[in-house]
Amino acid sequence: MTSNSRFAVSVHILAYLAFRRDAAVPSAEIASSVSTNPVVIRRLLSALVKARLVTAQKGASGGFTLARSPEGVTLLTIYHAVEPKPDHGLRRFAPNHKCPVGAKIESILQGVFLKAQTAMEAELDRVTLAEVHRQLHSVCTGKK
Amino acid sequence: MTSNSRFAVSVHILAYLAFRRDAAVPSAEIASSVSTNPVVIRRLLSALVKARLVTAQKGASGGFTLARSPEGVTLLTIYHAVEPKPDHGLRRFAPNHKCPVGAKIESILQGVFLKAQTAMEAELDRVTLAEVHRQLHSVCTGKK
DNA sequence: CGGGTAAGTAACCTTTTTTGTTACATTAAA
DNA sequence: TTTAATGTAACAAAAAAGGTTACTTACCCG
Repeated sequence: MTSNSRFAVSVHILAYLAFRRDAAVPSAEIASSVSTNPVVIRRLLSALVKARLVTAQKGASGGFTLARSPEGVTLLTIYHAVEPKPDHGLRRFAPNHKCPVGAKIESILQGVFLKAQTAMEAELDRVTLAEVHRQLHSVCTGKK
Repeated sequence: MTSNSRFAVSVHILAYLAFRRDAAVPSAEIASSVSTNPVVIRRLLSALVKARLVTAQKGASGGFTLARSPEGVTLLTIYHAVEPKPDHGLRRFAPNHKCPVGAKIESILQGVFLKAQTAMEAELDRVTLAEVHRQLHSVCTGKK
């Protein structure tokens, strides 16, 4: 998937905003839920705002608000918003091109990784933010 | 997928051994193809030996040899041999459990990540080492 | 208006992860 | 018995990720 927790935290953020759909939520409040620094949250939200998933409001009584219906937002959308280049597993891989194997293995692996990545993304695309929201409620209320 | 290049390098190693199926190959030779230090290669090979994918031979004219037919080895086997715990994306994710969202989001994400990971692994399982080997040759010989 | 609150962001620091290196014991062929 | 290999521990270096401070900008509310 991804080594860093940007994606996980981003889903958390959006789930939180879905949970507090009524009001504008300041980064400090989200940071408390995520257990991190507000700046970390704002940095991720910056990407989410650019992707039009969230709107930001400066100033007193400002904060962040969901820009779309949770039904229309899949986790893949979120993934793409915050994880621009999934070079996973090949970033620090630079074989010796003078060797017949080293010369070609890289592009072969790229092909394999692309297929694997695509399969993974298809799964992410099957889960909506609304579904995550629903699962949150099923716990909070005890319902199933 | 994975952040480190252990898997990519491991496939490279095994592809190299398939390429030189005849002889025992020393780690230094593989290291040259991968462009890294022999110790790095031996560390990965240590895991591959434990997984019975490779046999090692100490001493002069020793080295490493494929232990199985490339047809019977899928990339998923290799993946599991060298990447024991795929906690991807949740390692450094420890939300505040006092918050209703923070309390539950982690297990929800675990479920999602598991599905995504499983889909990815299914793709890796569809590719054999023999297929990688074939693709290597198709380049070296100019055939398609 | 003007004070207070919050986003936006740059710069920097700390920690963790990953990779590379040295060193040396062990093994076995030639 | 010399030489070439693996096996590993210990350490060093580099890269990535995350956290913190500081400050600017924006703008609601009284």
